Amino acid sequence: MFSQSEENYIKTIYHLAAISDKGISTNAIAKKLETKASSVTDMIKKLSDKKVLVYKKYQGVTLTDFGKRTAANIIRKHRLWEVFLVQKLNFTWDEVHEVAEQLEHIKSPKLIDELDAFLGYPKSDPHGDPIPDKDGNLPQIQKSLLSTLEKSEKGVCVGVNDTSSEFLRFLDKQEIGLGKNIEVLDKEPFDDSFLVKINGKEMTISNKVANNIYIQKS
Amino acid sequence: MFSQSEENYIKTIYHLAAISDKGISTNAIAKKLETKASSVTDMIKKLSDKKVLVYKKYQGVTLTDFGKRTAANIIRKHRLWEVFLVQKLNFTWDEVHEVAEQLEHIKSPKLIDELDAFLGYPKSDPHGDPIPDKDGNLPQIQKSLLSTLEKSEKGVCVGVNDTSSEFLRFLDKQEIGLGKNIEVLDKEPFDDSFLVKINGKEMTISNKVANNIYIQKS
DNA sequence: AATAATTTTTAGGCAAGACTAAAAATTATT
DNA sequence: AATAATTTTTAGTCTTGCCTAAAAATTATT
Ligand SMILES: [Mn+2]
Ligand SMILES: [Mn+2]
Ligand SMILES: [Mn+2]
Ligand SMILES: [Mn+2]
Repeated sequence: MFSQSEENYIKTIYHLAAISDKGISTNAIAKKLETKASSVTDMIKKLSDKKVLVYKKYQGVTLTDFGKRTAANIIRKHRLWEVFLVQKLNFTWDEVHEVAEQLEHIKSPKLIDELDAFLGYPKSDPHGDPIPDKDGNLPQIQKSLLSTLEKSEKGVCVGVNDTSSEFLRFLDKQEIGLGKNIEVLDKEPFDDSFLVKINGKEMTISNKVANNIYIQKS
Repeated sequence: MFSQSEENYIKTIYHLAAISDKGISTNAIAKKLETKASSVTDMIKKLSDKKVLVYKKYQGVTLTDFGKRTAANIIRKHRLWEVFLVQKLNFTWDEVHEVAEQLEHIKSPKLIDELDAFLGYPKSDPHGDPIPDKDGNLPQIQKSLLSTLEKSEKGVCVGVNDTSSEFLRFLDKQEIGLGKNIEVLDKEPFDDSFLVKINGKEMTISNKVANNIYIQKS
């Protein structure tokens, strides 16, 4: 059984490992968790003792299979709770993260499986991120950043990269969201912005925004 | 904002104060929380500093109005989560306590009110205990211990005193539960047991059991 | 009223998880 | 290759929440 703090470290390392292919550095973990490198060193020593990860001084860390399964399970809980909050309790997609961050640590063999069933076995969370199954398997959806699309390519919005409240509320304001049809009408070389048509409506989108929207091409 | 540990102390003191009318002793708290008296002394000093309770050395403690409101709010969360677990996630009344013990500490302004609405503003939890409103007001139901009823008195089962899994599963086995009609057919002076009719079925009930069932007389 | 038993508090310590400051190792730059 | 910059670790401290053992206060018993 892991403490809340340990679980937050495990989850963070898992997320960082999904991006980089090398060992995850002390500093990267510290930055994500808004803590100090020295605190991270303490914790990764402990997690190494607990066989969650492999650690050699100055070399960064790598999750073991056990560590990966543990992480996937925490993420499964986090995302199922997010679905619950949005679908049953009228939360918006920019409000759920903070609460799910707490709920993901609730320990109960029965709770999560029943919640999963109650929600109808959802495949993804309100941000389009896939929900791991009980064994930690994560269905990978084929998706591309909007910023990588060429002129006249189109598809459906299936996820976001940045899940901050600010960005999500910005998308709401622009009426951009999961399931929306998006077509690239033109790319502006000057500032790398995009002219797009979203559900019939034309608009200009900055490169920064395009870099945080995932599209499933059609 | 209170820590989980602080919240558990506050809730426990509130429950103890509901029984006794004097100040709550260090030992009573320690016993309920399965901790040591010295730990309790440490904590009540801290809670006294935080204006949750009034403490004079060797005199026991009394919750302030603020402390009572805080306690009622934790209990509100605990009981609403219990309702959720039973009504939505197929938990039985003997399974909910442990999980609710964790869920009651989740901090979210929005979460509990939405949960309350989602559940249809329930008035009591799966054990028949009343759910405090947002201001901490606790509706008091008129109820009597089955053991205090006289021969030929009758009513409806509205609550239990002992909420241990063992007792609740025993009641399930005997098909005794909330909402059941109970009539005292006879009292046996030899062992203070009760001959009762529960939803039409006659059975004998020990004094110990009768001491843990609440009846609303009719 | 004195003594015994019980309760409560104090004193001192420990583990978890954070921090700062300094040392050591690694990586980048000249 | 030597030096500078950066990253990481170590050493030492702090707070929270718990513990044991001993001292102090209260309550019960003779
Ligand atoms: Mn978390
Ligand atoms: Mn999410
Ligand atoms: Mn609790
Ligand atoms: Mn209950």
